[in-house]
Order: sequence, then C-alpha cells, then structure tokens
Amino acid sequence: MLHGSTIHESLTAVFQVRHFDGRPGTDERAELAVLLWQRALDPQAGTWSLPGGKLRDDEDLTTSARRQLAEKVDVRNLAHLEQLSVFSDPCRVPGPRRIASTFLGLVPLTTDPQLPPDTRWHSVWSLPEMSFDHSIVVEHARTRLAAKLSYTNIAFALAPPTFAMSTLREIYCAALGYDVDTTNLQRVLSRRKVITPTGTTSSPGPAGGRPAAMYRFTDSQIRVTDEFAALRPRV
Amino acid sequence: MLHGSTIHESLTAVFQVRHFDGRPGTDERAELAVLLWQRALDPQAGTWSLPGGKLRDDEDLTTSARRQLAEKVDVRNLAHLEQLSVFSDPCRVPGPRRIASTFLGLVPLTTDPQLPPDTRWHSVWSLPEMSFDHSIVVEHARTRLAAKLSYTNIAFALAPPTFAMSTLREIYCAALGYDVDTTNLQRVLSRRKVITPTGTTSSPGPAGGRPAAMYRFTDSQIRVTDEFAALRPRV
DNA sequence: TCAAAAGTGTTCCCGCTACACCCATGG
DNA sequence: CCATGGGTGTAGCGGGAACACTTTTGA
Repeated sequence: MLHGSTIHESLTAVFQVRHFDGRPGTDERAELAVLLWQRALDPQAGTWSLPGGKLRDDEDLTTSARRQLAEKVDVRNLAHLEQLSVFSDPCRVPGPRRIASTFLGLVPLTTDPQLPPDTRWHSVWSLPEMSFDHSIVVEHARTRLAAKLSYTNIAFALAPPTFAMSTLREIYCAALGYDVDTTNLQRVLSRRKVITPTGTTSSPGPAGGRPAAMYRFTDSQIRVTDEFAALRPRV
Repeated sequence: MLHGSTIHESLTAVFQVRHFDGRPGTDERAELAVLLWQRALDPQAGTWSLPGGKLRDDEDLTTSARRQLAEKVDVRNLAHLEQLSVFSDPCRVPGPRRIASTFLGLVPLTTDPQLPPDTRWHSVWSLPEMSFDHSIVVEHARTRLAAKLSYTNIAFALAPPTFAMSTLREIYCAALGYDVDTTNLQRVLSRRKVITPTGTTSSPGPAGGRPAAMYRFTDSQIRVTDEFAALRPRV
C-alpha cells in the first residue's frame, strides 16, 4: 500500500516581463509572460505545460527545478526561484502517481534565452489550454508574485541591472496588472532602501526629453521590506 | 537512479495557546505551544519530533497529515491546516530518503485533546532538543502564523467560539510574542469585519469589574483581510 | 520655442497608535 | 465608595495617493 510507484516531479512557472512586439502601429505594452511548452504526445497532446520533470535521488527539489529548466528549455539565468505548494492528489494525472512540487521562477527583463521549437512565452492574461492542473500553478505563482511585490524587494529579479524609473514602472504595471504611479513608486522604494541611485543618467530617446536617472536594486537576494501591515510591535 | 526507494512523509507543527499553569503564585501567562513526541528508538533517541508519518497511495498530503494527527496523537479538532515548504535534501535523515511536506496546524484555546504518554506541549520560546530538521519547521510555522495574524483572520483557529477582547488579546500576545493593545485590536478587527459582537456579556470574575462584551469570528475559514501593504490598485 | 520625458513639491486622506477619560460591577 | 476590569473618544503621526509644477533634453 505504501508508495507503489510514486514519482516526484518539479513544475516551475517561469515569469518574465516581455514586450509582445506587435506590428508597428500596434501599441506594444510590456506584459507578464510565462514559459510553456506544447505536448506532442498523449495524454492531452496539444495542451501547454509548465517546464519540469522527475526528481533524481541525489538532488533536492530546488536543484532539480534549476536542472530541468537548464536542460529542457535552456533557461540558465533565473534571478529568483521559490517553492509554492505541493500538488498531491492521487488522481491529478493519469497513469502512475506523480506528486508535483511547484515553483515560481523569475527572469530579468533584458535576457532573452534561446528556446526550443515547442516552447513559447505566453501572456499570463491570455493563457492557452493548459495540461492537467498547470493553470492553477500559474495562477498561484502570479498571486504570490503580486503579493511579494508590495512587501519585498522581489522586483530585483525582474529588472535589468540598472534601469530608469519609467522602466521599473513598466515592470510593476505588467506584473501587477494595474497602473502604478511612477512618483510614488520611486518614493516608496527609496524610503525602504530597496533601490539606490547609481548617479548616472541615460540619454533620452529620439523624441527628446530629460535624461533619466538610473537606479539599481540594493540587494540581489529577496528581503522583506515591510514586515507588518498592522499590529506592529511597540517601539 | 530514479526514485530508488523514496518515502514521502508529512510533518505538522500543531500550535495552541496554552496556560502553562505554574504553581500558585507563579504568574501563569498564556504561551504559544507546539505538540511534540519523544523518540524512544534510534536514530536520535530522546530527541523530540513533530507528529507525522508516511503518505499512503490513496490520500493526498492534507488528508494524510490530518490522519496522522488523529491516529498518533489523537488530535481531531484542527481548526486550520496549511502547507508550509517541502524539505527534500537527500541527506536530511539517515537511512532511506524521506521527503517531508510540512504543515502548520492550529487548535483552539478551549479544547484539550488527550495525549499519548510520550507526547507533550512545549512552549515555542523554549524548545527541547529536536530531531533532524524539525526545529526549522517549527520556526517556519511560527513566522508564518505571526505574519498571517496581521493580514488575515487566522486567529479564528486559535480562539474559542466566543470570547472577550481580553482573551483575544492574550491569544495575540502569546502568538506574536509581544504586547498588543486591546483597544486597537478591537478597532482594527472590527473595522475589517473580522470579529462580530454577539450581544451577550460575560459575568466578571471574583475581583469584580465591568462585564465584558463577547465576540465571535465572522468567518471560520481563512480569509485575507488586508491584501496590500503598499502599491494598492487605483480605485 | 514647443513638445516630450523625467523629477520635485505639496496637499490630502486614511489607518494605526497612544492615552486619557468614562462605565459597570463586586466587596 | 473604592478598587478592578472594560469600553469609548480623541488627538497625533506617518505613509501612501494624487496631481500640479519645474527641469532638461531634441526637433
């Protein structure tokens, strides 16, 4: 009765903020995208899946998730990877039991990894038909990301090494799904010491405009920056 | 190489706010307690462990965790159970590989489950020597609980069905580890519609005093009550 | 000199904190 | 009538939202 032939797998929702380059004339807004590959074989051939795969005996789950992403979709520059929940329903997939540990992975704006032919970025706001319970994982990952944007420095993993505030604004808008005020974003993140000015400026675009001050994230490791919403300890 | 003989187990940190009844004269403050059992056999005989055990083929992890608690320590009245992270280091315990999915479980103040002889409640502020990586789990669980107390109604799972504000204050103080103001606790939770007055009052103790108004939690299911600390969407 | 982009300053509002004050009961 | 425990009123503060205004560039 105990573990007849259970497989442990990792599944990772890899997110990146991407410009979905429309044809010229189309407004090319930045959108939050998730990396998916299309199943060629049954079960559920044609549906889109999260990258992942079986856990090996000599690795832990985090290592395994990183390895799967490097081997199968050639993603080697994850700036952040964290565990989400475990999917353990005995009937979640047909065939032998698979317990899935799910992850949230983040790739910075500037990098553009080479993808295998069956793999593509999809806007999280218009997902294709997805395999098994994978769409739930994407939803969890998106929710977790949105929450952490407001009380941690997790955006470091979505932003380039240095950036103008307008770029950072785009990233926040894309990841949160609603508009954010550049002014207040700058002030909130500065007060919390999440971002630091580099002292340099970028030259303005072809349309002119004042040169933008460049910033960088103070830490390149996740850090909680606003611990308690209420019921703070007395000072 | 793939899954030679891996076992999947659940481990649950069960918390309850308890009065550690000192001798008369000792001030018997309420403290956050965790349920532990003492290992009789090696490995690590004598150290204290979290309740849990092997996952069966026909159950998911949540079901398994509930079953283990009912069978092994006779805890059948968990008001809340949620997943924490997975511990998957191949060497986390000696012998065959065990992957542990960890949980946070909460038991209300009033209930007092019968415990087996090797099982005992321990204050989370003075833990005994613990087995393997179990103390990390307790630490995670405590941190998660403290965080959720500030932005969800999770305290419903620690409180009796109805209670006076002074009781609820004790619960928050014990779980958070620092003092909370009764007045503001009442206002914050009332504004968020987390608690509802029942209309009844409790008779005062032997020392006299004004009768306390009784409250209950509005929901008996976890609910987020203060979504964003910053960067809220525009209205 | 004008438009576009970026940065600054100011005001307002809301929620949490702190603390003083008022109420009800038992001895 | 006083001690004890509960409840209410209110002022203050701090952080975030909104928005107008100034600065710097290219055409």
